[in-house]
Amino acid sequence: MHLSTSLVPTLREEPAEAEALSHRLMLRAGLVRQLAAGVFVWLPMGQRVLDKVAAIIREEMNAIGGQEITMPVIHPAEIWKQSGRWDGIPEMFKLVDRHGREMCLGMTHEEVVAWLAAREIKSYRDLPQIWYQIQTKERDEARPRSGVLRTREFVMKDSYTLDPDDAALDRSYGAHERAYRRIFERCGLVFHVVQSDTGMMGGHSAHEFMAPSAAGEDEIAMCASCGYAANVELARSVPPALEFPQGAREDVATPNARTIAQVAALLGIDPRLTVKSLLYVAPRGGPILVLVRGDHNLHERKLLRAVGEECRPAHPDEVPALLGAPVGSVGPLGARVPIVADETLRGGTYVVGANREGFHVRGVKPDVDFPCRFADLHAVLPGEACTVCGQALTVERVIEIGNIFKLGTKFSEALGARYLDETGQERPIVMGSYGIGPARIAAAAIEQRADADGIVWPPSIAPFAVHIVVVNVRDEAQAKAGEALYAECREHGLDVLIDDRNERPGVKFKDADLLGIPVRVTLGNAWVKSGLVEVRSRRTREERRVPRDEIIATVRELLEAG
RNA sequence: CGGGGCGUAGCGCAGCCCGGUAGCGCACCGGACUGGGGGUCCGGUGGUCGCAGGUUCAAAUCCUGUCGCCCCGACCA
Repeated sequence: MHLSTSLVPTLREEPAEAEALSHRLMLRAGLVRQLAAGVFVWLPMGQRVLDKVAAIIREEMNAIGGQEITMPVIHPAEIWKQSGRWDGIPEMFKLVDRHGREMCLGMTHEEVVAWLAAREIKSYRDLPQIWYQIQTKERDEARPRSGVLRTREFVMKDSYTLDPDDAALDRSYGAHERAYRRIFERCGLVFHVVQSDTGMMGGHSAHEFMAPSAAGEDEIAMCASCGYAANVELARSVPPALEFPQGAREDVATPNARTIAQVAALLGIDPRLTVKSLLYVAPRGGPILVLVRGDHNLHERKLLRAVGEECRPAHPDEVPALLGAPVGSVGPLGARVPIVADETLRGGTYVVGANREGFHVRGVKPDVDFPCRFADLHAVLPGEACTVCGQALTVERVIEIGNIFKLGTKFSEALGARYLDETGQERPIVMGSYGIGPARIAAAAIEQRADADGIVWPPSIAPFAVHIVVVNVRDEAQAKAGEALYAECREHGLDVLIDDRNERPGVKFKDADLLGIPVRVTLGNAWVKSGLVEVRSRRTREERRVPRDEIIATVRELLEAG
């Protein structure tokens, strides 16, 4: 590709609307442009990266027996009504066609797969199957953010496995896990595989593939010692043991102390010896008082699992009516609402709100001084002990780049996807679903590898392998040599970009760094004077002067080194 | 949906408080010089000041409404 005639609109200045590193660099390097909130145009450089990622995905999916298909973006409402997912998903784009028929835009394709399987799979002899597609998904996200990391329209590789039973599903699931590891390794990413929440959708087991990055939206807890790794919405931990104070229950005045920090400071105690009381409201179950240790944060996803339905925090106005005291002084004693306490609190003695404005109570024992049930509710803090081996956990921010999920028979039963087994008995097909976001792979690669000058692509997904800079295109010797080298690279199967613009050298070098192509070959004075070119690694900045006939070999060597 | 911020040329911003000819840098076009890390000089092009009402002799500026975008939180099969 010739830069002089291509759409590669690099920006000298930082776009104001971009916060995340990858977002800024994708805009500045001319990979993408934003059409609307969470809706992007992919320009040639970005498209080439997506194509490279997709090629790797196809190779690895095909290697485990995946068959590529393409399912529609527009779906009839009927299949979603059959699966029970038509209502209650605010992210679903719905529309009505000219005949008044209800339709939606596909946010995932379990329904379509189950519909297809119901028609085409009849016998155990037809199983197992792995179907996949690389296709556009539409989700009306409440808050698109961080460039291409969370968008309302995005390409996803989604695959679905069809198996006769759980044991076969385990094999399909394992094959996917191994394929995913290879895909992300080949894409040059640092990543972790973690246990993840199966949500309320009735799945059995799920894992997420997480790429560490400050721009990520998730957090994972990991144990370096035993390898335990889980999304914090699921991760469990053992907090260090505490020394509890002795003494009888007594009220203490805590005027104007509303936060845990204020109460602890006023009483001169460790915040870990206090209890944070949070009033939530469940749509069906009504108000519920949630207790976590003073230094802990409630993880609402854990509360959802504990309560069985999604709860919202009570409005501050609702609190006094239910507990007799305003936010800041509420507690479990005498509360006439059900109480769920974090299991960390079991067996301890704490300071709690008195349900009387300006007062707290010392020496309170959960489940002794008030009735409650225990559940795992708090988000893991770094340094707390691994429940498996007891070593300290670390907590890391990550980008979710893939997930694998054992679905079971939910969708096959809902849409009538059944088969006849060896004995002639009809059984539901056992399904799994698996997703990868190519745009997130691209963004994660930028996040993990960029330096102060711009993107540093892994060679495997770089838009080009080689970036030829002709320092002065008006020098005929340089220009001709550049074109000749360009042709030679192509003959050797190297993806090559040539900067043949009539620009100052500084502009070209800055753009080359920004674009992040792994190997740069510079044709300039050294070429004119002594027939040498500079071959330089973007990542290490190592530069070698080599004669003409050694260029291709040197390029290959630097590409190998990543 | 809750909180905060921003909409003025392709990009980054000033002007708004205190109403009176719409500006700066970069980019872009023409010319001259220059040519190894975002050059210099000269001359240009480009704007319904997000949109709609209102106040006023006069609105980018004041008032009301509305739309869009960003960030934090909530949500996220």
